[in-house]
Amino acid sequence: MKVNATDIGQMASASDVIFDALREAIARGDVKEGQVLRQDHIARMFNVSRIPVREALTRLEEQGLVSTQRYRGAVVASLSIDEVREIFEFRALLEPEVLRHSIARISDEALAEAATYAEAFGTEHDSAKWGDLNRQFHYTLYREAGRPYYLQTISAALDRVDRYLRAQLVLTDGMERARREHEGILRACVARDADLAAELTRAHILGASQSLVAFLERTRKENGEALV
Amino acid sequence: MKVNATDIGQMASASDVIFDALREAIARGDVKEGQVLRQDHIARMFNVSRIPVREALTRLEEQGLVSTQRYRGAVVASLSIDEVREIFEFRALLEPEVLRHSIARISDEALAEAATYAEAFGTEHDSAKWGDLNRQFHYTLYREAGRPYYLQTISAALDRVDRYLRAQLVLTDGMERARREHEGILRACVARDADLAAELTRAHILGASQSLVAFLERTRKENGEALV
DNA sequence: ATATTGCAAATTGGATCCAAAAAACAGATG
DNA sequence: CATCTGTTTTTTGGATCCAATTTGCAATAT
Repeated sequence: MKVNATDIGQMASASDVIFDALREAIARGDVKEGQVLRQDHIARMFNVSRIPVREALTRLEEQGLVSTQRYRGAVVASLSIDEVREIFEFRALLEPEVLRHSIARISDEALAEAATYAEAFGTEHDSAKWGDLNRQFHYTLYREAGRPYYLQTISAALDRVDRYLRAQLVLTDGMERARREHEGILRACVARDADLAAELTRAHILGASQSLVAFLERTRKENGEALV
Repeated sequence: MKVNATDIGQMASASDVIFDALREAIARGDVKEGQVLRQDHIARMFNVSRIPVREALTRLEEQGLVSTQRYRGAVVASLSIDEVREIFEFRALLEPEVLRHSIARISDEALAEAATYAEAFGTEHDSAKWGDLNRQFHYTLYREAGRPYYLQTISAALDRVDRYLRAQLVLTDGMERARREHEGILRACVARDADLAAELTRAHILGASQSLVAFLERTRKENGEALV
């Protein structure tokens, strides 16, 4: 039998759809930190009852993207500068390691795909898309590491800091520098130089962290509170 | 005003209680992998409706401890040997790093506490308690690293492999070896030798991994399926 | 004016109810 | 006997309803 079968058992439930939508909105910064997420409001947006919304919010809290107080609702979690620094340090430990394993077995196709993302990242004028392209570039390089657990963990960490990362690209000199560093990483990957690629990735992440932390320290001193 | 105030806003909801109970039961191996978790059954056990149970199961799935198929319920997740290996490798990357940071600032009290756990671990005859003591020993050493995100991640990883770790202690020569290695790690910590302590921790984890993977390969070949 | 108290509105956590899907079963058919 | 088919039972996902708690506000007292 030859039909285009899709596994219906894996189809997304209402809760899945809402969870994904909210996660993306929070990661991208479309809903600001500190904002309260009203169950009823979200339920009406998706035309469902509050039950699947609550499930989605529960999952978001488990991921650390929102924090909840009993009877008070969920608010988009905000990160202290220390937390931002820690998560970047965490990424700087994991990502080079994954890239190292990936390079051993990465296909030419994946390298070409990464190259197109790096290229698009460099030429894209709409700053709102930089974050996605940046993420896709790195993810393409990591994908074939054969380390699904690492990838999941990295992805969760990225979700937590994504909106800061985007701010760093847009609001500082981050963009131009990231473009250069991506090229370097890609070259090292093409040359299958795992040590160099790993070290460049590490520096890439830690450099972004430094620039971002400096930026946050400046703006938070002025504004008292977070704005991202 | 001087009353023994507890933050009622942080009090555990029904869903919290159920989540914690199930998480521990799964991590400790009290419910076997592959076992289906019926919402109604659990609800009756805790004398609640299925709603908070479903929330708990959702959170467990988010943590990877159960896997769900739509309309088919939640099953305690089982790990392939590759996944076990990956998670141990992951721990072997993170934990030495955390210990390194912790040693810089660890108090004598914490060291003494860790020593009592190591001692208790060595003398405890009830093998069911080894897993807890082992975990407490390491956690006490990591606690003051000032890296809450790392600790959370490590804890989640441990939850995933805890029952295998326990099996490794009980079903192989793991216990005696772990006792020795704990002593070595503790000595290095007392001497504030971060490099040595980190390296010993790394070897400790990778050694346990090797022994465990060998054990799993033997037993799974015989039994076809997982039994832990 | 400021702080305090009492009450109404809003919001959440949980219980109950219902529809959709899967699993178990029984009878029919080869 | 094995297999297929239709039906019943079980179980889940979601909607609706209710009680507990917080929040906003007005009235009162200081």
